[in-house]
Formats: sequence, structure tokens, C-alpha cells
Amino acid sequence: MLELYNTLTRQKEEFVPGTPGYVGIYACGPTVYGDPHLGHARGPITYDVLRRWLGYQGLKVRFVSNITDVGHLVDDADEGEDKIQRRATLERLEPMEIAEKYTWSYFDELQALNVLRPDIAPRAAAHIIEQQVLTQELIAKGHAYEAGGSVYFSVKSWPDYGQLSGRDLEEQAAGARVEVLEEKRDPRDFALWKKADPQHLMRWPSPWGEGFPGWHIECSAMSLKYLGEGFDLHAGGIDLQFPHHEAEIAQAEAAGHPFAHYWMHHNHVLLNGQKMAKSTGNLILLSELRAKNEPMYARFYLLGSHYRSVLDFTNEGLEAAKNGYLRLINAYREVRRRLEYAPEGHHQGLERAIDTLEHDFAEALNDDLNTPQAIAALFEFVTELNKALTEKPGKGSLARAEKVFSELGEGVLGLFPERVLEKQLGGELLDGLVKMLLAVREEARQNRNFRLSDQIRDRLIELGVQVEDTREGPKWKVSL
RNA sequence: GGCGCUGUAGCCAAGUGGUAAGGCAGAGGUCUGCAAAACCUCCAUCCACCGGUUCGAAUCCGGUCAGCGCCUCCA
Repeated sequence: MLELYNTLTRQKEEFVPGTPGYVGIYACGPTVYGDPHLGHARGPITYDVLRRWLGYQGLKVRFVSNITDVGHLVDDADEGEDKIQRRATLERLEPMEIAEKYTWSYFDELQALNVLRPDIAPRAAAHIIEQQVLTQELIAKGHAYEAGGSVYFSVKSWPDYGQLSGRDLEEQAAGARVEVLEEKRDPRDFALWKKADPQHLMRWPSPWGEGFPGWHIECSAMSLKYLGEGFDLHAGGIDLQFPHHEAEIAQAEAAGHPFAHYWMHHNHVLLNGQKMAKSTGNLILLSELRAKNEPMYARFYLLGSHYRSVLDFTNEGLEAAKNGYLRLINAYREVRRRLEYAPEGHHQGLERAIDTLEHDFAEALNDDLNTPQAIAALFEFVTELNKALTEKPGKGSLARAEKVFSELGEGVLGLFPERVLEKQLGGELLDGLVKMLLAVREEARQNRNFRLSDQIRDRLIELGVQVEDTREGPKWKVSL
């Protein structure tokens, strides 16, 4: 039984889908106006594990994650240049070229991190009609008003506003630091539709003149469209809790559409103790990370801390994650290798270790997606496995061990994609060449010509090939 | 100023009332021609600090200090 921390109620609750057997999840995606950084990966990886875990348990999951390609203004929700337009001007491209370019770089980086693609990745600009319809519903119900070609949501008309973030809006108003537009009836009101200035490039016709949608409205419109009223779970970064998610709820429910039942918020990745953000330049791009390291190290690193905790990224931490990851994947590789020639039979100790892992792993993930604890269970299993391996366990138990790696390690945590396992194998040509060199080296070793044998080994290491001498002869693999 | 979160070994990180998981690093050992991988042993009398509740607290309550986040765009 899965329990998740629900931001709405501020406690862990049993996760019960509205329709038995089916789960609808909406996760806020990025505004595509720049290269994605490590911080952008935390949410996708967290919710990736969630959907994989639900899927593993036999639930049919529909995972929707949007791409914001319009409506996000530079300074605040009411004024200023559109972020994408500003970037377009800078790069001398059409705004949609910018959106397209960074949408793909986002998905490319997530793919390298073994994050499954959303079932639906709706673009805000492709849902202008839906956003306008929702806006009209709000006007009709008296929760929104038109002013000067723009439409604003009337916060005062919706008493529940502030519920998700636990804010007292009366106090908020007094301390508001945003310059207030005169056309707004209340400083807290936010835009559903904005009139386009003459120089604004992204614009659409509407009942209120040419303009573009406000930032918050897209998520209400698209989540309702693809998941229906009262869908199961809405997720996103902790920074979106207010005002973005608060606004989403208000827009949907004031229009008469019951919204999400559960809310999940993941915490930030810090760098040098500070939040990673495009605006401050304090960040590590996923592309940089990928150029220097196997991206799976980063995925493993992120899953090593709980999603609701802040994670301060350091190179030492990444190094530690790398070494731990290697320990796990080495064991997985060895199991696969042994499976090819192991005798029939079972190994009691190994069977017991697998039972323990299955139990502990499930318990950990069911407790609000406690991935650090699930990984700890994996490590304990690997220690037992390695021990059992010295006793030449039979195929039956090895097959179960293999299954646990592929179903829990890869299937649920997404840690061991075939891509990485194949990378270690190196391919047919490399396999042939290395085996040839190792045969020469073995001959040298037989003749106790260790100078030559060590030279061959050292040169191979320089080229990224690791050699291990075992009782069954030399083994090799490409270092990750 | 308002709201909230965090502080566990050299580093990372679980644990929220019953006497400190796991990983990395480190030390010693087994195996090896030497390595590598793997295994074994060791590595917090103690959970920022001070009070309190309790038979019993890292875990609950109050306070102090430190760091961070949100309140404005942000994963």
C-alpha cells in the first residue's frame, strides 16, 4: 500500500486512485527557453520512479507533463517581456524555433538519464482554445473580469485561494512587492489572458482582442483535458506551490471542475548551498554533466536522497555515487555472465536475500517513495549476492537474482538501462580485439614475463578497458 | 516583515518514542606474480546547543544558534 505525502493535507496518505486500476498524473514541465540543468532533472526522475512503481504493481498510468512555450513573462505575472521571445530576439530566431530547440534538448537530456517519455507532453501554445474556454467559464461564473483587453482572475471571489500553500492572503496583500497594475481590481488578482503589446510576437485572436494566455491557466486547462475532472495526482517543484499551483486549483475549481486529489512537491537541488537557477547562473547544465560522466551516476546520485529533501550537489558526492553505482552494476553484470554457464539448482542463502530485498524494497518505496532506503536494500542484497557467488549458485536462484535487477533495479528505479550494460560489453569488434590481446598477455604471464603482461594491462586501462584476472581466466569490461 | 524546511560519523544519507540502516572515503586481513573485483574485520556510548515531558527521545514540547527555501519568474 503506497503512502504519499500530500501537500494539500500536509501528511502522508494512502494513495487511492479514483478509478481502481488507473492512475492519472500531471507533472509541471519546464518553460523551454534555455538549456536544462541538474535541478530540472529531479522532478522528472522522481515522478519517473513513481510511475514505474505504480506500473510495476499493475496499475495503468497515464503520465502527462507539459511544455510551457508561451505566457511566461520575464519579471512577474503581469508585465514584461515573454521569456521565450527575449531568447528568440537574442538568438535571432522565431519564438517557436526557440521552444522547439529547447524542448528537444530537454527530452534528450532526460532520455540520457533513463527517464521515460510522458504519455502526453502537451504544449501550451497548442491549447490556446482550451485556455480561452476556461477563461470564459470563469468570467461567466463571476470569478474573472476583463480589463483593458486582459482578463484577470478575481482572488477575492474564491475563498479557498491560499489553501495549498497555507497562506493568509489578507496579509500577503499588504506585503506585496510587485508593482500593481492599475487595471487590476485587487493586487492579488492574476492574469488569465493578457493583451499583446504591438511588439509582442506570440499572439492569438480572442474574444478580448489579440493577446496570449497567462502562465497558470495552461496547466489547469491541459490537465483537465487529458486527465479529466478530479484526477489523481498533480506534481511539481516546491517553488511552484505558490503561486502557480494555488492559481491552478482556483482556476479549475472556480470554473466548476474538481481538481487534483493529491499534490506532490519535490525539493530543490542546491549548488554551493544555493538554489540552482537560470536567473543567477548558479547551475550545472545536464549537457556539461553528460560530457564528463556517465549520466546514470547523476540519476543514482539524485535517487540517493529523498525527493522532499534539499540536495546539495558536490563533485565528491557525484564521485561517491559513481563508486556505489559501479558496485551495483558490477554485481548485475556478474549475475548475467554466470547465468550462461551455471548448473541447475538453487542456493538457499541467495533465495533468502532475494526475499528480503523484495520485501524491504517495496516497504521503502511505499513509504512516500523512499528511494534512499530502497537503494540501501539493494546494497544489502548485493553483499549477500556476492557472498553467494563464491559458492557457485545454481541457475534457478541466479535467474531470480537477474529478475530482481531487471525488474526492481531497472524497471522501477531505472538504474540499469541496456544502453549502459552494452556499453560495458563494448561490442563484437572490441571483444575480439581485447580477447586477442589478453591471449598474448596470458602467454606472457605463463612465461612469467610480467613486464609485458603489465604493460598490456596498463595500456588497456589507459584506453578505458579494465582487466581482471580470475580463476576462470581474464575478464574485461569498458569502464563507464 | 510573513510562512515553511533543515541541522545525524571525514563526506553523502535513512531512521520520527525503545536504545543509531546503507553508501563513499579510510585502516587491517583473505585472494592475486602484482593489481583489479569480491569477501571478512574495524570505523557515531551518540544524533547543532540548552531546558522540559517520559520508565525510556536523534525521534514529542519550549527556547537558542546556524543554514536554506517560498512570499516576484523559477524544477
